[in-house]
Amino acid sequence: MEVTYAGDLHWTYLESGIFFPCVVSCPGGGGRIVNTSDGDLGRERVPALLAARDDATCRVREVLDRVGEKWAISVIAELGKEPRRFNELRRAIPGVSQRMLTATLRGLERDGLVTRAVHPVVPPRVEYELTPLGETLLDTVSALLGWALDHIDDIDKARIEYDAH
Amino acid sequence: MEVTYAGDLHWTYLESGIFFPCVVSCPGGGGRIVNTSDGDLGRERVPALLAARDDATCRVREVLDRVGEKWAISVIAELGKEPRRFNELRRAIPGVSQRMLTATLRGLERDGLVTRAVHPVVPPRVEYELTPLGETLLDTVSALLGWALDHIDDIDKARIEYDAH
DNA sequence: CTGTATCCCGGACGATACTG
DNA sequence: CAGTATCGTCCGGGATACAG
Repeated sequence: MEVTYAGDLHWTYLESGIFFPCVVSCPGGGGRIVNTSDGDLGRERVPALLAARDDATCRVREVLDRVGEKWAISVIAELGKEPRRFNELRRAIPGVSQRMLTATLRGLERDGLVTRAVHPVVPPRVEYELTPLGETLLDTVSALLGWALDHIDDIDKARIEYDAH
Repeated sequence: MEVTYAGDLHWTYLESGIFFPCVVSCPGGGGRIVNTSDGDLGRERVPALLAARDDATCRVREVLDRVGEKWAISVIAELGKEPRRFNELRRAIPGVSQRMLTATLRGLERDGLVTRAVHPVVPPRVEYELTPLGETLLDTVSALLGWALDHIDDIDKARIEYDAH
């Protein structure tokens, strides 16, 4: 059985005495490997988003990172229901620390997703609200959350099976 | 001017001599703050997703975490174009280390989003492919990426303005 | 009430070396 | 080729203390 290879192949000599690529008896009785030259006949499901690693692509990461932030989604979801004050948010989102809530809100504000309105009274009254831009993100993220809810059972099942080897 | 307050209020005595809540002259001439008892008249944009912090809600985090993983989206996007071998993926995703690519693929495989097919030949040939479940995630995530691409300029503008104070 | 300022830890990630 | 193993770094984020 002969093995041919496509692509930039690196030849390596292994301690075990194996020299790659080489001809070896094939346990599975596997067939011949031929030129796998993969022409660009992709399904083109992703609109050249991550295909081309250009500027825009890298900046997309920032959005993903924001969504990935531990508390951002919860905050957006809460504000999606109605404008909230700082400690209202804190109470509405179990487990969030003051530090992280502040940081998350600052980040969202910086990105133009949330507005922060300070009312000059004592005690201070600060209201947070979703901007129109923030609301569009809420819609999009809701779709992702919907997917998650729809397929969590599938994922759980897959994990159990995988972990069982 | 009198200030009334709703909610579980904690009284604090500050070093500066201020006692909260208290009556103070208000720079902005701000008005009276009345009972803010927020009845549950939310806009109900998020379908009780993060509203109720139940089991499912917590598990949604896992999906978000996976999406937030630094390389998961890139891998899914690549595999969304066509099945790939390990080092093909590595070359297609600039910057990813062998370690992280392996870890990412294992995670996706465990979640049932990617299949790993080992061909028993020498040298080893391992092909990764999106499962049907993985393809549905690709669709959903593409929507999010689309949002990102559509609004990156808005976000950049907001950041510049914010940073300028 | 609505925040800063510090300290500190664990986990994510990269670099490097090694293996079948 | 397709991985594991090990180590070191960095930083997200929790705990706590303090302030206007």
